[in-house]
Amino acid sequence: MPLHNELAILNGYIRKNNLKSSSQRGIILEAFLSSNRHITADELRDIIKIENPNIGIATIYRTMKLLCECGLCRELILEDGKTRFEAVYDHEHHDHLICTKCGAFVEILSPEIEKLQKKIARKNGFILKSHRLNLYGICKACSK
Amino acid sequence: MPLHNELAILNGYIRKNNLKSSSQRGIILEAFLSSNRHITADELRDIIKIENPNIGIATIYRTMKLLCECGLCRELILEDGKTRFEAVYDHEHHDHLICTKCGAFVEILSPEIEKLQKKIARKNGFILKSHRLNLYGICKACSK
DNA sequence: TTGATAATGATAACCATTATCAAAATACGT
DNA sequence: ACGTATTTTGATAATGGTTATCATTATCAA
Ligand SMILES: [Zn+2]
Ligand SMILES: [Zn+2]
Ligand SMILES: [Zn+2]
Ligand SMILES: [Zn+2]
Repeated sequence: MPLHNELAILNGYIRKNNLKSSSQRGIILEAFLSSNRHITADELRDIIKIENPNIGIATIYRTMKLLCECGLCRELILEDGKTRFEAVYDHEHHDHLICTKCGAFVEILSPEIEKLQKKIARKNGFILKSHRLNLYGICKACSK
Repeated sequence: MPLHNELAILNGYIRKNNLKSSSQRGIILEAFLSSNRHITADELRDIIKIENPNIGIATIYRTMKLLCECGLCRELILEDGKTRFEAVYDHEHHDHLICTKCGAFVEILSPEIEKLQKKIARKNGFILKSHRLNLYGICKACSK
């Protein structure tokens, strides 16, 4: 059932916007969700290639963009020049703690930090629209 | 005198590492410092081109990298795929509040947030090495 | 001055992502 | 089911920022 809700959202978005459904979109959505991580387009292609070697990288990019539009996915841009995609459905907002050795991602959330951010923006006359907080460090396993 | 100290640092680094000095490096350093902002390599080239049209973009990239190595400069990677360079000498650590309409940069610093970041990292068994916090919003001038 | 080495500039290469476009798939009214 | 308009796809070219290459030039110590 985890896929079921997301598929309904995707199909709803397709219907509402007079788009057309395709098998590729379902395959990509499933591969993305079951990967269960912050994945790049290239990594996703490698997974999909095993069972569907004929799905092109352009379609993967297009579909991930579509998933972002219908609120199933979010782009995560770090400092390595690659865009990662993460599932958003049933996920609260969060920031990231990333191990620079093994690449592990930990999702973090600090209501205090979130509150302080708003305060700082207000103090500077800004209307805060979004923010990105990335913490980089060495995880427990890697520091042994 | 502002340039004087930075030039001394650059020349010290060059001497210590058995590199060779060049007029280009001095020109690029001065243009960078006097621009006084978070500047891209391309923007810097446009400024330099006026008086030194023969300095190539590759040399600008190489020199900015060198300035980062000797602690005069820091790379700032936002989400638009361009690297910005900002002066570090005599600048405390800070994060950024950026207007998504006009591109204005405001340097911010919250000791509370910095402290909370360390706490979160520790709680997750990480040794915190660095962090990036970017706040995006609409500045006062742009929201009128 | 010479010789060794580093720096430069032009440009090719790189790499992730996006655009292009002909062919295939889809949806819908008949 | 058929025809047709429209969307999607996949291969590949193009893009844009950055880095690598390499022949030439500049620097510097002996
Ligand atoms: Zn947050
Ligand atoms: Zn996440
Ligand atoms: Zn900070
Ligand atoms: Zn700054």
